[in-house]
Amino acid sequence: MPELPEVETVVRSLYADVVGRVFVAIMAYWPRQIAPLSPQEFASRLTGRYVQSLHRRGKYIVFDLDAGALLIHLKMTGRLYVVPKGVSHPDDRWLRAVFEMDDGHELRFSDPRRFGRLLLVDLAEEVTGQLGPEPLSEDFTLEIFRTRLTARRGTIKPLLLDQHFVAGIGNIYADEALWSAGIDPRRKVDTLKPEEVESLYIALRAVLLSGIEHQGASVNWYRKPDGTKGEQQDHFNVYDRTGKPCSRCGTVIQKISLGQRGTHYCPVCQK
DNA sequence: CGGACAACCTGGCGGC
DNA sequence: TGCCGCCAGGTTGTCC
Repeated sequence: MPELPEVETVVRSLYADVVGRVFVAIMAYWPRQIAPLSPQEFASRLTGRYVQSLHRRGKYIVFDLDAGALLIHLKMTGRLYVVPKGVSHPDDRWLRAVFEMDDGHELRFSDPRRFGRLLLVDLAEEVTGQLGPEPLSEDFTLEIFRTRLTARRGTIKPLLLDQHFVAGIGNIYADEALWSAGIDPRRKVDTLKPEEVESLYIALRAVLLSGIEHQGASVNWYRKPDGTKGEQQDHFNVYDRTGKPCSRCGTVIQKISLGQRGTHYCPVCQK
């Protein structure tokens, strides 16, 4: 669920609380989430580390440390929040890791489904180097998008979800961007006309920016670090709107399965 | 390279 | 009210 806008919101929210801090004690409770390191290795290597900066790459939250980098992927149900040490929080019910900091606060990672991942590496690029371009960066031009698109075959929606193709897009923003561009999610990439590629490029960036502006979409699990919901769900045109009228043409929004993913679209205005 | 599918997990919800 | 079964979705790995 957390996609680029949600992760960006989390990073912006946590920034002031963690940058400049030193981790003084670490606990990790679910070994699979920090593999291949053991909880002991994970803790010992992070203890004493200084957080130089915090940023997002794709759906990864990247902590730049004075030695190495900590990457956190929230997957579907991961949450991060900062609270004073010793103070309980409702999400502690699913607490999976705690990072005690030198100012008396704790960064906590909660994740009911335990799909999230905490990776400690020497260089962030060991992980993020596999990702496609950042869709909101200046480097990601229409021509870059067009070139990358024409190098691929297959169906457009699953391609948008491929993190090697473009980083940060998930099920929500893929559906929303395709609706905005008026493109049927089942279209084969090589049938897209040049003007459709341009529409999709514009739509992708627009829906991601809208998502950031509204601090993410809280369909069910996503929450901002302060515990409140984002507001992007109030601006959905197709996602989670099955059976409701298309805001552009009034046709009932349909839901199908495409690449094993729920896919919402308007059968009339998406061609 | 693309597509299908299982695996990883649990909470929430619809149906009975 | 309670139980059952399914769905949700990010990513990886496997197989064809």
